[in-house]
Amino acid sequence: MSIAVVTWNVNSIRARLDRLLAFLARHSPDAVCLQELKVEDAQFPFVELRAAGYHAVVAGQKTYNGVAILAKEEPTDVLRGLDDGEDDAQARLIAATVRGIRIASAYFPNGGEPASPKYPYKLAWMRRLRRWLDRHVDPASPFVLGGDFNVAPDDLDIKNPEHWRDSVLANDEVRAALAEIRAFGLVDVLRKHHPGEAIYSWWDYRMLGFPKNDGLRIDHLDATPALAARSEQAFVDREERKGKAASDHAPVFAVFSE
DNA sequence: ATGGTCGCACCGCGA
Repeated sequence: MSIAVVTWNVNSIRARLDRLLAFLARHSPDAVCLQELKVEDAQFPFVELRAAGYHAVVAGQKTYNGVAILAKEEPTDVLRGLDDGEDDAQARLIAATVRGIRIASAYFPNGGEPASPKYPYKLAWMRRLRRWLDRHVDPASPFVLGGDFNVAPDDLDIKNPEHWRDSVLANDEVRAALAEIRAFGLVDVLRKHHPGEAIYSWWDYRMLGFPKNDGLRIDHLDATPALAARSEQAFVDREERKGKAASDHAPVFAVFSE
């Protein structure tokens, strides 16, 4: 037996519900990290997902952000937020345990423009996430951080890297901040299985981004070495980006041996 | 690939 874990920024779970249900029926993943729910917990479609065979643990928020973990097996030990006492209403992190794997679903701040206040918030949030890992995760245990990191780690992860070089998704500073997080002891599972391959997970809705494959790889599944050693394959489901009612992000898969 | 942002909330903002 194997365990399939997915991360997917759905860009509104209500707008995406039909596609999400079809996706679950088609792939039958064991666990799914969702981001950008754009819904409060009270409006989250628990009933429809349960009917489709999935439990859900949710950290929702009105209009913006919102993260969840779906799983066929009921998740345990749910932890919401960065848990550091900061006054922060943005719902961007949830963690739970599924089939012996500790899973975190994260929606890193986008950061807007480098000169906007959203950018220092992003850098601070990333430092806070590193401290959360230090406090809550044993680097020797099976753990995976799935999410929209809003960082393309390398020029290989961008179709047109020169266009994005100074942006909040790809500049040296955010890449260094991601490196600090990964220095906790995390392995980029997609990259492990596809070294040197140009693979993207997000394409702008504007300017024919997807038809031109003008994409970036900003959605990631990062595992501790103990879990990454069990990964059998990883891939992006580009089919899910096609068609009218698609999210601008495609789901990223990792499959682990039992 | 069969088009040419989308979602939510409000008439703009965030991505």
